Amino acid sequence: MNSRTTENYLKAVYRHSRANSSGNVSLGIIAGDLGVTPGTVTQMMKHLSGRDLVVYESRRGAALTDSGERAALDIIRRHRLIELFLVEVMGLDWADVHDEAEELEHVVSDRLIARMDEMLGHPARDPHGAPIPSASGVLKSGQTRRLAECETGTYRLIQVTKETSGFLEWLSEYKFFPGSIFDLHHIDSMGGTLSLGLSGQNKKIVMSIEAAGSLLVEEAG
Amino acid sequence: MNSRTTENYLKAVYRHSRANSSGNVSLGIIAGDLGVTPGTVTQMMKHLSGRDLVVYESRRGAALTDSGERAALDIIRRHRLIELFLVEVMGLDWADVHDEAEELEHVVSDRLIARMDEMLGHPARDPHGAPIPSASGVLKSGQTRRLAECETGTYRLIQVTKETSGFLEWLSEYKFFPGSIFDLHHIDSMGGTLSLGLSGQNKKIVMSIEAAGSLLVEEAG
DNA sequence: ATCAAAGTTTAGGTTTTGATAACTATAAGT
DNA sequence: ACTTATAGTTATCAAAACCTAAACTTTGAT
Repeated sequence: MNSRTTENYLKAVYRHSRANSSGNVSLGIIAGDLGVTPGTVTQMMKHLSGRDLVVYESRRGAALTDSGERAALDIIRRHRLIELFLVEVMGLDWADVHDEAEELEHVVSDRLIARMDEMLGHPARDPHGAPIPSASGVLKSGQTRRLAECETGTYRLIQVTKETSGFLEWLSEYKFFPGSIFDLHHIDSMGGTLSLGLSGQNKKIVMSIEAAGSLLVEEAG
Repeated sequence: MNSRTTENYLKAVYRHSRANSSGNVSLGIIAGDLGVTPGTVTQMMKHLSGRDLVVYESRRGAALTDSGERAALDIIRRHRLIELFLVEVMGLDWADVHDEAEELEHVVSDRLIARMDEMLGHPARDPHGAPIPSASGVLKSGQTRRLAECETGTYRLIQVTKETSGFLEWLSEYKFFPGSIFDLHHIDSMGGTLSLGLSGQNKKIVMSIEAAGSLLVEEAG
């Protein structure tokens, strides 16, 4: 079994290995993410390397092995199923479930996870639109774009990648959720803002391009 | 916050402080219960004493303080609500929920516990019939008797105190659950068995008096 | 070639939990 | 009362799981 800390390191490596094309994560990034000193990460990577969870070459960064990736996807699956369970079955607000899931993901048994999956009808996405890995460790993410990088046009919100409760609450005030269809009206790149309107609503939403970096969308005819 | 281990010690002290009339638990009993050596318990009691969770006098045993009892009842409340939630909402078998709850009780947030309580309609008892302490830390247990100490007559099963999955499965085979009404037909004190029949069923149940020690009943009719 | 940034190493520390084993107090029997 | 058995205590040690500090080494860029 992996300790809670180990699981969190695996998640962190996984998160950042998307960014770099090589799939190698520089350890400083992990250190920054987890709030520990670089030396701690070096040690931990050696440890994980000994357990065959990461491949780690000195100063070259780290990448997950197959079994490391399986472990990471398993935790992510747990996390996302738990989040969805808390929202759908227990009626919690989507802005509140992240921290709870962060704890529970390390503790809930496989059987209970399987039961949640069943109760939720083998869902594809969590409340924030993040895809849920299958039990066998397959994650399918459709092709989406960051709203921050889109031209004006009509889009569907697919996923919110920043799970700060403040930001999520702000989105709910506009009833702007994954699935929502909207028009990106105007981009003010000098002012650093963009404005959009939800279909079927008059109110205009203005947000920073920076914030729009955490909204993943797809084109909607 | 209390660590998982601390919480388990508190539960153990609570469990055994019912038995002794003085409310003082001898440390050897805790050691046996938790599977650690006596020295470890002494140390731990000093530690808990320093945190004002138990009152501990050398060689006199330990008892919970008010705040220790509050903490213990809080964990017991969590445990029992979680068990009931797993059975009622998630459809798990009553024989399977103990271990899961044993893990979750240390991790689930207060908010989630409150939500479970609400979803379950502020239940009074867990799936094994054990009373659930209120959020304010009040535990009301009706007056029950051990089946092992009853004369022949008609009774209602209130609580099963031994949560071994084997025993619970055995009870379910007879559909013998908390709430079931039955006739205690015959007591064979020499053979060490008793036999009873569930109302509305013909099959007779024979069990050891020892096993009947973990069934709490009240007179019915 | 030099320098800054990034990463590594070493040595050490904390917390939490536990064991061992010698010692001591208490209670019980003769 | 004296011995013995039982239970509990003490002091010491240990190990796992984390982490830091700070000096040192690469690496890549200017």
